[in-house]
Amino acid sequence: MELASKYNPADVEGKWYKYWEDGKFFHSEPDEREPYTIVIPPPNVTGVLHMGHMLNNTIQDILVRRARMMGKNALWVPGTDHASIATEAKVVAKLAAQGIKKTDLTRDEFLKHAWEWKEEHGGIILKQLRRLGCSCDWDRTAFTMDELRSESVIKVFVDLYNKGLIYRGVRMVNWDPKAQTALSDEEVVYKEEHSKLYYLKYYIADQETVKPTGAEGEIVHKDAKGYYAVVATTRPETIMGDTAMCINPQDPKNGWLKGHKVIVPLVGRVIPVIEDEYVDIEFGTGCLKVTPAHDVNDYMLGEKYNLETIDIFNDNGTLSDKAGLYIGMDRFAVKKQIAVDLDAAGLLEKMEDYTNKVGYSERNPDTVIEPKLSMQWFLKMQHFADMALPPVMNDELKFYPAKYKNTYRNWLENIKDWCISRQLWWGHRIPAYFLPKGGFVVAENIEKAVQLAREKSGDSSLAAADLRQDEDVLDTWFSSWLWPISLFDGINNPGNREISYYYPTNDLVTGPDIIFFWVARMIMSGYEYRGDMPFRNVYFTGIVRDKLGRKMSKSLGNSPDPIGLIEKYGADGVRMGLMLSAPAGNDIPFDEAICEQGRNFNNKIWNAFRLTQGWTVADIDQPESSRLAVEWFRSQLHKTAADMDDLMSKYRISEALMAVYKLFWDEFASWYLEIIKPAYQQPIDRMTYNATLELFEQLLLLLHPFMPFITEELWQAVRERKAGDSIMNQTILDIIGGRADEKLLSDFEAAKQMVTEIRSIRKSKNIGPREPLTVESVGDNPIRNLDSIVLKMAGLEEIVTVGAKSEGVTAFMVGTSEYAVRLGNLIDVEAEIRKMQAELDHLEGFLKGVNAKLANENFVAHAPQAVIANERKKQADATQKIATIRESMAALKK
RNA sequence: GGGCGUUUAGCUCAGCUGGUUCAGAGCAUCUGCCUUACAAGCAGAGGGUCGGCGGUUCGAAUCCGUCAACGCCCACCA
Repeated sequence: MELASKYNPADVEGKWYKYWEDGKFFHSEPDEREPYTIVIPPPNVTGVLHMGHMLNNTIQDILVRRARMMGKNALWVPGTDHASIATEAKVVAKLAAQGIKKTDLTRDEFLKHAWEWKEEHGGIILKQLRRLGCSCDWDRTAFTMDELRSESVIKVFVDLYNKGLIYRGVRMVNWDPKAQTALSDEEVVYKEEHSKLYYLKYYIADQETVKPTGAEGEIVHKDAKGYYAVVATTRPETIMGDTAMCINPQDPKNGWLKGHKVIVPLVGRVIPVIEDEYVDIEFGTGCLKVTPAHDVNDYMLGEKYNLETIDIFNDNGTLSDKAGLYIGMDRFAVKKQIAVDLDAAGLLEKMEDYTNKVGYSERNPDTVIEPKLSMQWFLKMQHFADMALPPVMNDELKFYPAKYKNTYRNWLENIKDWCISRQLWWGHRIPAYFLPKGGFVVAENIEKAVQLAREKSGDSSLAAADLRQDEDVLDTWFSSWLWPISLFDGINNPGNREISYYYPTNDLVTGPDIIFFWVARMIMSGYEYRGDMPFRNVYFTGIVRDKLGRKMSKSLGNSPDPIGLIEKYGADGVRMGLMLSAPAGNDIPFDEAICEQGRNFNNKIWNAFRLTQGWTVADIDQPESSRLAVEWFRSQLHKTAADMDDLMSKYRISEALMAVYKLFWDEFASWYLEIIKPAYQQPIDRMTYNATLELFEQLLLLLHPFMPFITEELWQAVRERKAGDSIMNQTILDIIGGRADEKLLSDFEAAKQMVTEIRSIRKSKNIGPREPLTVESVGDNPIRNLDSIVLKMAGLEEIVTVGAKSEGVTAFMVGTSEYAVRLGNLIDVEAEIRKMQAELDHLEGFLKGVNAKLANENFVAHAPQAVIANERKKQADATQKIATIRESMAALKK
């Protein structure tokens, strides 16, 4: 068979993925085996794969493939999220590009466009996951807005409403004026910004009654127009909504303002001066303008002091009629204009540079959030927080890395009610129905709603047409929080076989950025609806950054195209590159160059296979060195497999990968294969050949979860397979459980060290690798049994045992054994002595340290026996070595 | 403002409850090799006073304190 010297992923990846998919290798049904389940964090239905997805899904695939090979009934359920705001924004933008305004469409018309968009773009990301090699059970592909999931969401809403956990009310919410919807607190991201602090003059309405008290620290402002107070604000455009001014009762500067009324600049409205400890005396002038409709804190003051609220903004962020001024202008235009106008009217005392935090919409990153009073639906969260906190804190449900437990606790201990309504069309419509004469009912469908409405109103003539369903939809996360349950229809059919079998799932792999949005809420719904955790472990991945440590973003253009990477390095190469640079819990500084390492490894595996294919097999005796190598590598394989198992159980995936990488490259390719490799054009004995194929196969099995494609390709090629068989279904349990001969392993390490020493001597003396050499073993040689290995690997003629070294040799030590290479006239006595002297100096220094330690009474008195014994052994070994070297030096010098 | 985390070789990181021959790995680097599996390779080599200071201890990269730098999360200072 002719094989190219380089592995070409493009030739095999598509073929094997199709084979797996057609063969239903990813499909799972409940059976008597132990289940292993992962639910995918559903990507946005209209999204495309980015590096974060690549990382996240590679990890999931590694976990699920490994579980499958460990005999579990492994299931990875894929799906997508309808991503209410993001998708609606995209549809609106697309329609706008065609000259269609959302407002010109009916709800049904708009949704038709949205579904079309979903059908068109919805499959892309799932196809891309296939390119990565993800072993998802595609037969189970779900969508947060498909029939089952929608039914579940509505059912849950009704249930929680009936339990009194959902309420409706007017509250201060985060308003996105672009999408024109409310957002939850979690959907607001605060960014630091440079802005101005405006100092505005609020003249006293009742000038004649002003009486400065003369108290110490008092600051009274007065000009030609009379007494005035100064308010520092970052938002002068909201003064039309001012309904009070507030000072701290303890503030000596402003004590004289107590009990007075002031005039809102430009507006002319007279508002009271109120007093509250909330006001920071040190900030600005200590006077706070209170705008209950447009600031969360002001809203609280308004509630407390029963202030009027004047909502001066329209939903789109322009000024409303209520503002009285600047009607119809955009809020930012007003901010500019009002500063000019205030200044012209002599009402702007000064402006200062100021840095503050401004809230932006998470999904509409250019849009500044406006705190706004509006009627919304809320979910009471305390009940859920109480259930969700303990299992995480006591490690029933484990977080990796554990540091996120703190973050989680912090959020749950300060939980606020969740605003779950969104003023959008793309999503699950809230199942509340308003009655013609006021009031509403909540029901799973219109029939039940009618029935409830009749009961509620006492009007038995009410019909469906009389009811008006709430226009709002639910927050996207109100469906995703049910994902681990709704995927198995556990909301609609709580007792069904699937949910009973697959739930709780095993591992959730996701980013820490959605710990509140999603992870915490799934835990909540899990306990509410299943009485159990949704998953046993959460693995939080890091954020993929570029090599300069910056977040990958579209605007920076620093995000590589994942599919481009796959085409360049192969899916296995990219997976490996990602995993090599992804230690658990840290951010991943991703440099495309690391995919080269992955690709190189693919080639290494490929070429090892190529080597075995070039051999002719003959029924000849097995060389001793080959016999030993097989025995040794088997042990090494079992040991590494067990190490990997331990690492994987701790989610130290990159370390597990590194272990098998080294096993293959260093142990198998560099040592094992070199030992058993027959001389040029010589046949290999059948025993070694068979053992080698078997070992190679086992290596492929261990590698498969990380590099699915090349391992399947080679596994299928290495020997005849039954039709419909796959590496995916093989077990690695016996590799992990196999016995490792520790004595052989450590002897082998000594032999390797011996070979390395000899090679090093060859190099320093300029002796070619094939020039035969003789090595003397001085006195006892503990690895005599491995001579055949050393002879072959070091290119020796023979190893002779001597009582004392000959002349014309260069010596080296392995452990406490001494060896010497016969060099004849190549020996450089001066250099030998220098080398020995250096070694001697080092050993004597070392011995001095050990002796000092042992002479220290405190050490001998306090240290454990084992440690002391160890020090004594060091002492003895070093003393012996020193003696040996001294002898050698004396011999050389004479 | 509060909380959490990080700081170990040029880079990315291991180093668990303090104690095996002066701290390890991968990559990168250097030297020599186109040795018939692989130059996307082989063989060999060099490289760190474990962020600074102080403390506990017979013994500290590891525990405590403190300072510094960086990062993340939370928070109603207009």
